[in-house]
Amino acid sequence: MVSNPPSHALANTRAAILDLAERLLQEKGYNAFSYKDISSPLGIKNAAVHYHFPTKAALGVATLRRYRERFQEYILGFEQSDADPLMKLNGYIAIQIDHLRNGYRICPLGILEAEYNTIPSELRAEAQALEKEIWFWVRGTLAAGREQNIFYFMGTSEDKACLISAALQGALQMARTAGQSAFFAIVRQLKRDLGLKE
Amino acid sequence: MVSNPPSHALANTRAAILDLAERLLQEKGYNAFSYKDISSPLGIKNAAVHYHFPTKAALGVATLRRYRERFQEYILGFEQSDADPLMKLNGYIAIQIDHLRNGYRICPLGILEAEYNTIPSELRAEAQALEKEIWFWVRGTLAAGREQNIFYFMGTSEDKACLISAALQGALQMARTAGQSAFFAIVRQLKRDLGLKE
DNA sequence: TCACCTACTTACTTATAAGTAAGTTAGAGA
DNA sequence: TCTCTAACTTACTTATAAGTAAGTAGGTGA
Repeated sequence: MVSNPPSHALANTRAAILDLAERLLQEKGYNAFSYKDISSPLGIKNAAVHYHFPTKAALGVATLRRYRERFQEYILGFEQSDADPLMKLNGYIAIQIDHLRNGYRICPLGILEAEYNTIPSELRAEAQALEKEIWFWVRGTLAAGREQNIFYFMGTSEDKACLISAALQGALQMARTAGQSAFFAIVRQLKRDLGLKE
Repeated sequence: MVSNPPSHALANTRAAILDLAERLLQEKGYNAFSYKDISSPLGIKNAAVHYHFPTKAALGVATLRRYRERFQEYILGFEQSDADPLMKLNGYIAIQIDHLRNGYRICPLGILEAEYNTIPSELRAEAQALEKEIWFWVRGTLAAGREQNIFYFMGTSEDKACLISAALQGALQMARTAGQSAFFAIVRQLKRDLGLKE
């Protein structure tokens, strides 16, 4: 009924391509990686990548869409548990730390926004969607945390959510020139500015 | 004694190239602009750009160095006037607003850090230098402002300076997907978090 | 006036990019 | 067993990138 993949094929070439594309995107940017950068390490040919993703735009969109879905699953996990707003915020920060420790990767939003004027419009739409999703969730988390007297801050949770996501995006980038300590300085300060104890 | 430029040449080709390179860098990124993108609008040939800047790395370095020098002159202007820390901070923010209004440009640091793993090492060094200079000046401005009871914040001025420069860098990028209002939300919140009135 | 320099142009080279058309091969299903 | 299809490879094409070598035109200084 359900056909297994033929044994001569890579276990899951499509997933392997997406894994590599995601890494290259976060490490080098969309414009700076090529089909060869994907095919060569996987031991396949240029055209094999085109078989799975006809155009680079399609590859970029698929990569970002998967990243988004994973983010959604991640926050869904929080909603289903009884995690409090601080745990949620720490979870979001943990994603960034993971990127940092894993070869100074930056948030995909960071590169896509930096390269915004040179990427295909489908990719721009994906970036917009991811931006919105992150902002919306952070905003809700902040609002809940303030209501529960976990976070303390002036102004709207909308504005604060903008600030926090922009700061963390900038923090990962800054770490490349200023080192990891700059990233952690920013996290420290963000927490202080939420009234959290050291 | 001092020879004037020959009349058949552009008024100042070198400066015109740097102007365009700076704009392209902030709008499209280092990897996404070519010699043709420079020469064509100026009505000169590819090789003319190579005459002034033998390699793209040299062009990038010269572009960023000029940007840095302009920044230094800008802050020197503040030191020579009797501007208070709030005026200085507003001046720094005004530079970013200028970028935003001028075709959604982002801070050169933003793109160079995003493309960090793919740019020549000389350019990386320039980015590091600019990062340090900005951070140092913001840090001093924050420390002075706190002493004069103009700014109020927890933690060190070092950490706060990291946060503010990362947030503004991220804010310009975010504006590309989320609109200018996101940028101004961040500025608003940064000021609130310094204890400034609306 | 003659030699020289600056600021270019013309006309390439070499490398690499995305993308494609046609062929190949190993299994799956009838 | 035969056929069909998924997952490739081979062998291209076309475009564009950075960079260069050799030539040129106009002004400068001796």
